[in-house]
Amino acid sequence: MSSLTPRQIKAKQTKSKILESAFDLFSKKAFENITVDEIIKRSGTSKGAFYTHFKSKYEIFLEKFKEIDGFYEEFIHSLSEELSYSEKLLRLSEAQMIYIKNNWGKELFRNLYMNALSSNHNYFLDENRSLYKIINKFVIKGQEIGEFKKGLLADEITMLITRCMRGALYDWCICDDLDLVMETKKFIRTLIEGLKE
Amino acid sequence: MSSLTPRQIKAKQTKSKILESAFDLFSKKAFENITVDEIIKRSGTSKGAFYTHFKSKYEIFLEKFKEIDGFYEEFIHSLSEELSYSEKLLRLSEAQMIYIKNNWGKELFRNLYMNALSSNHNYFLDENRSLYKIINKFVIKGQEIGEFKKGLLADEITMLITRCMRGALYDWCICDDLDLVMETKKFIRTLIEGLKE
DNA sequence: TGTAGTCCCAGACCGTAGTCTCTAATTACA
DNA sequence: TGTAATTAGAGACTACGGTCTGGGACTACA
Repeated sequence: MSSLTPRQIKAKQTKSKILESAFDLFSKKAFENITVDEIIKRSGTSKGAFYTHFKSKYEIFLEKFKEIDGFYEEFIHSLSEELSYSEKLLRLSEAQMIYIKNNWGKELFRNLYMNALSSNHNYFLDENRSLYKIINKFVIKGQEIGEFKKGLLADEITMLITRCMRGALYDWCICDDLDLVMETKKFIRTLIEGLKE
Repeated sequence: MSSLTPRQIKAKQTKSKILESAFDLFSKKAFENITVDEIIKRSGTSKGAFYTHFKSKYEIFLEKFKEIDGFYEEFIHSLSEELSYSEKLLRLSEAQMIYIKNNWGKELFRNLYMNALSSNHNYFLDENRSLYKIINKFVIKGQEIGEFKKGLLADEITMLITRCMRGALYDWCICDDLDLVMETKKFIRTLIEGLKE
């Protein structure tokens, strides 16, 4: 398992080279203007190499996106234990949106959300994501202490909350002037209000 | 205004021909497999014609989508006056989703939602849409009689409700097995619960 | 009715995502 | 160690959305 053949090592290096070149370009120009030809030229590889490692151009964006889960893990440590679970959820979503707005930007998210529609990976709805697990934990605990209703399963509620996030992010992507942070707050707060006992 | 020159009449006919061919194809194959070349070939026109009448391939889907507003208008007449506004909103969203599922299908919506991301038309957030106006009216009345809180403006609430719809539809598009009607119901019901006084 | 200007549209062309084919290097195994 | 099978990858090629150019028909106006 851990012992890779020389060939596999070389393949991994190629993949890394491609990813690096792509990430490099991310910082230089709008995502929609980055072409596969450009990425492979910069990495000194080829179309063949690119498409053996990535199913589509968008998968590269997805790779970058996965970095965000590290942020969530870190963020929850900064949350005071005393807060209610509603408040924790609210703060998490707020921090998330601020982070996305500042570190990623609309272009990347447009690409991600398009990718999700055209392929069927689908990472967004993956229950193993950190984000999902974190929210799920808050919801379960909130239900245990009677902060949230038990009419819906914890999994269902978790899905609703992440759906709010996707909804807000989607609208942000298609709208020129939408305050992502504010809108998400309003949305999540209202939903959570409807979840309370 | 109403008196069109022969040339304008001919142009309109061309546009109709293109639309007809496209709609024709919609019933025969998956939307993602329909090409512009195919549409123009079938309609006996050309690329030039196509792109004078439509900004992009997706705009044709949008054209079809607009039919849905007619459905909303009709639907609200069937709503009993005695229902609460919450109930009216719930039934509207339920009917909407059933209608979409049966009459449009996932493929078309995938295209629509992609279009919204790639162009910036944007019809989805247009406050002049029937859907928006209908919901807005219900919200205003609901606030007047004290059914809904007044902490948020009617326009804000309306946006949240339509955002739920987009969120549920988006998830439906990216997920293989999601019960659109059920999920929407859960989502909207919970949100509305959070809006109540 | 002559002429300048405009408009609709045909279709050649372009850019780019993604596929296909072929090869050289590596691996597995007798 | 020799040979067959597999794999990473190079790069020509295809498919398709969208642009550009040119021209013939129409319109406006003298």
